[in-house]
Amino acid sequence: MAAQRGQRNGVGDTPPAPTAAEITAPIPRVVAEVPAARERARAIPEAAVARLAVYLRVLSGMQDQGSGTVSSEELAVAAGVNSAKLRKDLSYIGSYGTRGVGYEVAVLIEEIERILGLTRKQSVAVVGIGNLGHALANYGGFPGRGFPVTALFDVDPDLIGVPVGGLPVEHIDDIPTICAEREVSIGVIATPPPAAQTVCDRLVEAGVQCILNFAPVVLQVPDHVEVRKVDLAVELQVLSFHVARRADNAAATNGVAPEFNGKVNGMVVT
Amino acid sequence: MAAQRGQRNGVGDTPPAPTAAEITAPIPRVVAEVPAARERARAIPEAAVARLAVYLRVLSGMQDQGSGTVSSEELAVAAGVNSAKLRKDLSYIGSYGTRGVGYEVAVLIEEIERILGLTRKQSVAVVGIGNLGHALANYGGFPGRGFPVTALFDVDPDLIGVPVGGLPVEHIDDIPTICAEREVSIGVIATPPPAAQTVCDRLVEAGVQCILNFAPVVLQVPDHVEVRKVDLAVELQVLSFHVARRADNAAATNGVAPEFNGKVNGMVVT
DNA sequence: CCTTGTGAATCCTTTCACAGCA
DNA sequence: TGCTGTGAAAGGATTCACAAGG
Repeated sequence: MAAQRGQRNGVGDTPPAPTAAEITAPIPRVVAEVPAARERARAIPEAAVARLAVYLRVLSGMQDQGSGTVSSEELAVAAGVNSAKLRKDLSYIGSYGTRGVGYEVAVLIEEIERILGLTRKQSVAVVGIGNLGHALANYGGFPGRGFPVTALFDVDPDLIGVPVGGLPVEHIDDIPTICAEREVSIGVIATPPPAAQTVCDRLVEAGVQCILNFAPVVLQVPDHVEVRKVDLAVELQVLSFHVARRADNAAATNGVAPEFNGKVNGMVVT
Repeated sequence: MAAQRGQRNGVGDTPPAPTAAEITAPIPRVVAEVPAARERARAIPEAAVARLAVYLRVLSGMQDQGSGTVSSEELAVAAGVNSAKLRKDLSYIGSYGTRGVGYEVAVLIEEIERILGLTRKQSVAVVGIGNLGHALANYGGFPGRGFPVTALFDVDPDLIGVPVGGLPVEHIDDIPTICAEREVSIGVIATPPPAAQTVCDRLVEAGVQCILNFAPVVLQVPDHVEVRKVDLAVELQVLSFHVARRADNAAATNGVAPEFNGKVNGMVVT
């Protein structure tokens, strides 16, 4: 993929394109190129990437139990997806299965690790050593290893220098130098909301290109920086929505007064 | 029963900026009827629900700063999405805007809260009071309030009875009784992987219908239970994938692919 | 003018179903 | 025979672009 049709774009900028839209003529498609690129066609859907990580964990468990091969059906059940999706996902990384038999666990593990870039260790820095930061710093070098935490930062003077999970906490002013020095490739933000953007800016300044953000704020970053967000409040609210929907449905089927009715424009779906 | 419906991954989406949930699972409908009757068109897409939660937070911030109205463009930028998507999302909950003007902040807040079911408090139980559980228990009654933590559980004898965040830890054997008694509607699992399924079963037994799972395992639940998963390892691995892809592309541009960032006015040209 | 609300087009994912092969 | 790999169909979600309306 070459351009960013609305993808990266850390911010909601680039609203609509200027009036150059009347030209219904040729769509500036950028596909169909790089006849070479014998390597992995860089076409793995984002959604599939996340699932590959899940498959990897399941496969590791199977390997520990001595399984030599798995069928797509077995692996799919263990990973909580259906087998068609699983096979499609695996097909994005290549054809490593044997028809009539299944996949070799060891081979799949190796290939997925390669695709996910787990063959080289990715150095992680955690910023904000509060409750959550502590939890993250102690997360045993992070699951499956491959993500060594190499730096911890905070502003609290009482914390600076204190070892957490075997690593001393440094001051956030030192983010640029320390992160550059230790070649941190992933920054984890676990600070209070007001500090998040500042911390983010420093991480970017230090050359960190990927950020995992636990702070409930929308970070503004340059296009080349990748951000993923974990938002507790959002998770709970989505669940809350389901509780409410369930309650409404129950009330509806019981013939109870539909107090909340109203908006719907007439879309009927089931 | 095949039962393993995809667990929604509640985590940060990769695209623009924020949002969450890209895995929209198929609706678990087992039976195929539902007289449709006065079906409350709960047609709000899963992805939109997650964003509504984000809009809500942004709107609250605006209200605190005294804003009375917002345009879709302003709100969109603040939430990190584009305005068309924002308007589409809002349209799912009704028509509360004024053409040529925008939306009243207070009205939007109220409507989104109603849709998300935040008008009634949802009681939360946290199971597994380790590092992460501690962090969750102390999360100030959870953001934006509306999610009071009313029970904490663990197996460790040394923890039972100890107050964490003002609430005593109980034994997980008491999950069924205590959760039922305190009408817990959302269970948060922050236990080690091996304990997760057992804990999950007890929560379900207690009547909990929504679960937020931090343990890196695929939970098996009945169809009527909603599970969302937050998986640290997956998040890091997805970021790792992007680091790797970036590296590959960089290498490629030096040899083959003639693709650089040729963006003009949002239109791609090569 | 302005901005909302929304059909229609587009793009991305998932599912189906079967050809292909060990 | 049994299971993988994959075109093609189906389904969602996102974006476009414009009519509706203050």
